[in-house]
Amino acid sequence: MPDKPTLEGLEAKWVAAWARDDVYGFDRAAALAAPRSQTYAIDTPPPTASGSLHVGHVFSYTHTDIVARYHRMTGKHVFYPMGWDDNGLPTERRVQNFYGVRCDPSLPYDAGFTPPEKPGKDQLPISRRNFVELCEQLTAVDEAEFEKLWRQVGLSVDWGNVYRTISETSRATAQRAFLHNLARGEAYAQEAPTLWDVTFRTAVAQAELEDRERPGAYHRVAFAGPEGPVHIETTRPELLPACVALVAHPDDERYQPLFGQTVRTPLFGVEVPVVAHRLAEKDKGSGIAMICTFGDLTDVIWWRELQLPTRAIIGWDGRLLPDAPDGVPAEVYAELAGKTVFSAQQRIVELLRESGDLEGDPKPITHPVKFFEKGERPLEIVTTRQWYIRNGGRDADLRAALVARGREIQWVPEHMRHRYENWVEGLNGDWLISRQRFFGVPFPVWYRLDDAGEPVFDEPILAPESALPVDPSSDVPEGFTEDQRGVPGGFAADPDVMDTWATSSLSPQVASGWDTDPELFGHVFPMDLRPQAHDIIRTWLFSTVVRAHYEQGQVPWTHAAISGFVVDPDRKKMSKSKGNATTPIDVLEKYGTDAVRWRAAGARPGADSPFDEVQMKVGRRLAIKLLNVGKFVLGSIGATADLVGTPVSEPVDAALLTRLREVVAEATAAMEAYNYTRALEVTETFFWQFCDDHVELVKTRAYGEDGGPAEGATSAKAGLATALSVLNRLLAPVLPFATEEVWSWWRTGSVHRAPWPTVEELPAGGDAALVGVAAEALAAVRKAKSEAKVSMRAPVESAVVHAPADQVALVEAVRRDLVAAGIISTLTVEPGEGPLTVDVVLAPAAEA
RNA sequence: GGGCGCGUAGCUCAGCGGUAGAGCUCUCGCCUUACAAGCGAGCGGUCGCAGGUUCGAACCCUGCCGCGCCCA
Repeated sequence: MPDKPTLEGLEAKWVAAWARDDVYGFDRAAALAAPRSQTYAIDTPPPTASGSLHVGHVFSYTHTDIVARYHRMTGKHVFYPMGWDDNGLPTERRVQNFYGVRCDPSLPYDAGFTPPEKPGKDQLPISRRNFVELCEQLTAVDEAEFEKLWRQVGLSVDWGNVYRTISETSRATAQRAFLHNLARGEAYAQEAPTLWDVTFRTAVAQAELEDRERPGAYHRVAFAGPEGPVHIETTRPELLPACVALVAHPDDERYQPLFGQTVRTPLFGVEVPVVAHRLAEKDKGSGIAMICTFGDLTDVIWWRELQLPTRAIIGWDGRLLPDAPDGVPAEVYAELAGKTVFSAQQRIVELLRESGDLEGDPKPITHPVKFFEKGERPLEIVTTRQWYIRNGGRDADLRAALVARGREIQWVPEHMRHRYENWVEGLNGDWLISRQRFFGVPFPVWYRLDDAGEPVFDEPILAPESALPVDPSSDVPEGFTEDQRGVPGGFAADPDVMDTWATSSLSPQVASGWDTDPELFGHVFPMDLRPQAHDIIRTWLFSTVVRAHYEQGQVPWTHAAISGFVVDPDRKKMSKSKGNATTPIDVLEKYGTDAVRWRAAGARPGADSPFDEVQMKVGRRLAIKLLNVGKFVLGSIGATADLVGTPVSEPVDAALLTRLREVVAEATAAMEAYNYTRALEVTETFFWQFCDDHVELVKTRAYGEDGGPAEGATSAKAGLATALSVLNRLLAPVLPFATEEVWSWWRTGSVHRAPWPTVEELPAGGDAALVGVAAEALAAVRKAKSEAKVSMRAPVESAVVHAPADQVALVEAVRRDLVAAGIISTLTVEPGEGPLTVDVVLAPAAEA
C-alpha cells in the first residue's frame, strides 16, 4: 500500500496486469459445460475503423462494459468480443484522402506499387486490388489505435476474440448468408429505379437517406392542351425531356375534362397523356404535375402504378445522357446532352423563356430534398440492376412478422421500441444491399456471357458454399477458365459489393462462430445484449433482426440497450463532422479513466447527456476517496481480510451492515434492470455516508482509544472491513482501476473476478434506522461547532439530545461513538417533541 | 403533418399519489493522528402553463406552450 495513494499510473499498471493474467478471457470450455444461463453474450458494436472515436463513444462503450463487469462478477461466463467495421465507403474515403489515390477497376494490379508519401494534387488512379490492399493496411493501423484507447478506457472485452467486417470469416459469413437468402427467395436482383448518389456513383438504401432543406423554385410552365395551355409548376424544369405524363387528383374538377386526353410538352413537342392518381396534390402548385422518369420517389410510384413509359435522361455521373430518350426529338435535346443537372436547368429555363412557355418569374421556395447521409449532392434516381433483401417494405405480412420480432426483444429503455416499430411500419421498399464500390464483400456470383457478350442475368452462377469466401473478380466459376473472363460465351463477375450493413447485420453470427464454431454458436446465440446508440436502430439493429429472422428464425438477442448521445452545451450531438467532438484521450489523461467512466455511468440508458468537464472532477474525487478510505481502514485502523464477515457486537456496526444489505439489494436490482445509473447512485450515496459518518463515528473506538470494552474495537474493524469489501465490489464495474488498486492491498485475485456482493453475506440483525439517527445526532453536534466557527475537534462540555420517544434507545445505542466523535464530556438523552435536536454547550477553552 | 421523449434549485439530474431531493456552483467556517485534490455548515424551487380526477397531485387525465430526436 502506497503512503500517498494516487490515481496516476493506475491505468498503465492494471491494463498490463489484466492482459498478463487474462482476467477477461472467455473460457469457452467452461461456458459450454455450464447451462446457457451462466453465459452472458454481448453483441458489441464494431466501431468504424476509419472514423475517429470521441467522448460519446467512450460513454456508450463504458455503459456496456459496466453491464459486462456486473455479469462477470455474478459468476457468468461473459462473452464479450470486439469488432472493427473496416469494410465500406468510409474506409475508401479515408484511403483516398490519406494516400491521394482513387480506385480504377480497369487498371491491372501493380505488385510493386507503393503509395505516394504525401497525397498529390490529383488523385492517382490505381487498380482495385492495389486499392483494397491500401484499405487493409490503413485499417490495420487504425484498429491498433482503437484497441489502445479501449484498453485505456478499461473495457473488459476479450481481446482474444476480435473480428473485422472485412476479414475472411466475415466475408464467408456474409456470402453464405446471402446465398441462403437467395436460395430461399429472400434476396433477389432487379433492374429498377434506384436512389443514386452521383458523387460516389453508387445506389443507396432507404435507411441511408436524410431530408435536407434546400432552396428551390417553382417554375410555372405551359403545356399545350387541346383547349389552350395547361400550366404545371415544377422545381425541376430540366426534367422536361423526361416527362411521360401529367397527373392530377381524380377528384380535381379543374382537370377532370383533361383526363384521357393528351397534351404536348413545350420545347420538345412530345405528346403525353393526362392521368389521374390519388397521390397528386390538389393544393400544391397548380394541382397538376408532370411525371418524369425520374424526379422523385412519387414519380416512381406513378410510373409503376400507371404503367407509363420510361424516358431516362440522367446518367450515373449526374449528367444528362448523350442520347435523347425514345420519342424525344434529338435536335432539341442535343444541346442539353452531357450537361450537369444544374446547368441543364439553367439552359432549359432560358429556352422556356424564349419560347414564351415559362410564365412569370420562378417562385423561390425551400423544400426537403433527399440526400445520402454521407453525401453532398442531391440524390438522383437512375434505373440500375441491384440486389435486394426483402425486409417487409413490399410485404405487409413480413412487416408484421418483423414488428413481432421487435416485441420479443426487451428494450432498454422501453420507449426505444417505438423507434423500431415506426421505422418498420414506414418502410416503402426492400433493402437495397448492393453498392457500386470496391472495398466490401463481393457478391459470390458470376454471369454467363451470351454470344453478344451480354450477361445472362436470369441464370446467375453461384459460388459453392465450400469455396467461400470468393472474389468473383479474381476467382473463376466452375466449368470456366480465366481466359474466358469478359469474352462472349465466357463469363463475368458481378461487379458490386455488399453494403457494410449487409455484413455488420451479421455481427452476432460472425462474433459467435456461426461459420467457424457451430458448438459455440449454438451456446451463445441468441445473445443476451445488443448495446448501441439510437441513431442506428433503423440500420444496424433492424437489419440484424432481419438476418436472424431469416437465418435462425429467432431474434438475435434478448435485450437491446440503447445509449444516448453525448451532446455539446447547445444540445447538439457530438460528432467530428460538426467540429464539436471532444477527443477522449485528453480527458482520460486529465481526469483519469475512472472519473470519465463515473460520468458515463451517470448517463441513463437512452438519455442524451451534455459533456461537462466539471462533472469529471466529481468522479475523480470519488475514486480518490476510495483510495484514501481504503488506505485508512486497512492501514491506520488496521482492518484485515480475515475480519470480513466476522460478527460485530456494537449496534452501530450491525446497523451499518444491515443498512448495507438494503443498498446491495437495490443496486443489484438496478443492475439486473440495466439501470447502472441507479445502482451507482445508491452505492455512491451510501459510500459517502460511510466515509463521512460511520468512519468518523467509529474510528476512535477502532483505535481502542475510547476507553470502552475492547470487543468494541474488533467489532468496529470487522464492520469496516466487511463494508469496505462490499463497497469495493459494488463500485468495481464503474471504477475498475481504483477498486482493483484497493482490492490488491488486502485481497487476492482481481476484484473483477470477485463475487458480486449479496444480501446473504451481510448480517440482518442490526437496526438500519440507527444509521440515520446516528448521522442526525452527529450532524447536530457538527452544526453547533460550525456555527460557533470552531474546529470539529473542539471539546463539548455538555450535549443534550432531544429525541422522539421511539429514537431514544437508538441514540443510547450510539452513545459510545457519539461521545468519542463529538468529544463530548456529558451526554444526556431526553425524549422530546418533534425532530431530533441537540443542545450543545462547548467547553470554555474552545470558545473564542 | 405523424410518432417518441423531455420541461423540478443558477447548472446536471433523481423523485412519478402522502411533509419538495442529490451532486455541482455559490456563501460562511474548520489543518480533524485517510484524504485541504479534504471536512463541516448554510443560501437556493409557487416541480412549464391552464383545467380536471382525488381527502391529498411534480407524480394520474385533458388541453395548451417550449425544447430535442425519429419519421413523412
